[in-house]
Amino acid sequence: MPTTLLIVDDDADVLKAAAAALAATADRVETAATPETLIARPEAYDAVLLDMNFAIGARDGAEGLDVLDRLQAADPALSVVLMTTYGGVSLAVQALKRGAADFVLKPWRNEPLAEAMRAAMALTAERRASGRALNLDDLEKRSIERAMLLYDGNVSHAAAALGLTRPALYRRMERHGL
Amino acid sequence: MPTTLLIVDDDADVLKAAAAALAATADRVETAATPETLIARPEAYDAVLLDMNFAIGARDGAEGLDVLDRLQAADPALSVVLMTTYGGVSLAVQALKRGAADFVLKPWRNEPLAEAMRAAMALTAERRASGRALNLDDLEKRSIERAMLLYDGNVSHAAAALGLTRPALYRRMERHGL
DNA sequence: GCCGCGGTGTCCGGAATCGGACACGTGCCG
DNA sequence: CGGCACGTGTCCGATTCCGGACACCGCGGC
Repeated sequence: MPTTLLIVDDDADVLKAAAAALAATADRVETAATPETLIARPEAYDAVLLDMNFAIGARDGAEGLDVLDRLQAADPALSVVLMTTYGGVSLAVQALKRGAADFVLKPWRNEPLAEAMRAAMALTAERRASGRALNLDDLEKRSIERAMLLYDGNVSHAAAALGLTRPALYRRMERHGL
Repeated sequence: MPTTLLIVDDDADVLKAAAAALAATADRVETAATPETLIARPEAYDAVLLDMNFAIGARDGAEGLDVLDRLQAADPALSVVLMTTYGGVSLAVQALKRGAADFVLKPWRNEPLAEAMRAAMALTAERRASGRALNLDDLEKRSIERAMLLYDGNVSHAAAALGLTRPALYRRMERHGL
């Protein structure tokens, strides 16, 4: 599956530089001057690098946070990396608490940026996979594995925690190949 | 259930000030000069306010991150708020990405700090509640609710996504009282 | 109109699951 | 040692759950 990155910034030079820096990180790198295309089709991308300030002179990042919120609503699995020039600690904290995958300052160094985007794409992939897996069977398997780990191998306790009887747990473990 | 906060800092004055600021936020507020008691009994607390620098002169926050990691391993549900004087954006980003609930700079303002700790306690409570619920029955119920929301009420599609047949979904919904 | 399509809600015989019970192993304490 | 608490692994009759099938409904299109 080809991977696609989107970079959103109102400064054409920034777009160009970022696209160049990330060209080798994903199969496709798109750029946009506004978040509109992004909000319309968030599922088309594997990760987004998003500038926080669009209005001229804006520097409090409110717009970036707003776009972030709307993206989360539209596609909770998509990882968003925020970037800004005027970033303070409190802005970074807000961004991450609101669900940004990472936060980078302009100007950036290319290698760490690429690394961050790689991590973001991986996170998106993971979340999309586990989101699709609201498959009950699969979910049951994971829970059983967690429970067995948590009670390190003690079948009786794990069964109790999972809310079923010990024979039932044996059966289900076998069914899942554990 | 009485709520308990722990504040960890190597500076006695900081401990005193923070304890005073948070006295009204939780039922009990404990203080400690080192993270040791914390690592030994993380489940005794509902949230932790943790200084990032213990070695004299240390200011890169590595110790705080290290303690954070160990805490996550010991009790993943416990919310940790990190604080530091020498914090830069990158340190804040690292802290949050590693799972800190929030990140505050010294000196702090009392009201936002109290608010942050309240939020952290709420988060801990939530995570503890849903952590206990590795109960399969309960988990199945939540998944079904999610699926029904996602396919807004379409039973057939929801059933397909959950990996079971439509009659089966009807039965389980009834069993869960939905 | 009327057919096809995609949806809902329900039925029932056969198959799978349930859980109490059993046999057994192991470590601990009086 | 004997008792006992706690664990595992397995058996089997009763119970439950499964899912294909059926009847029905509302809607768009020829």
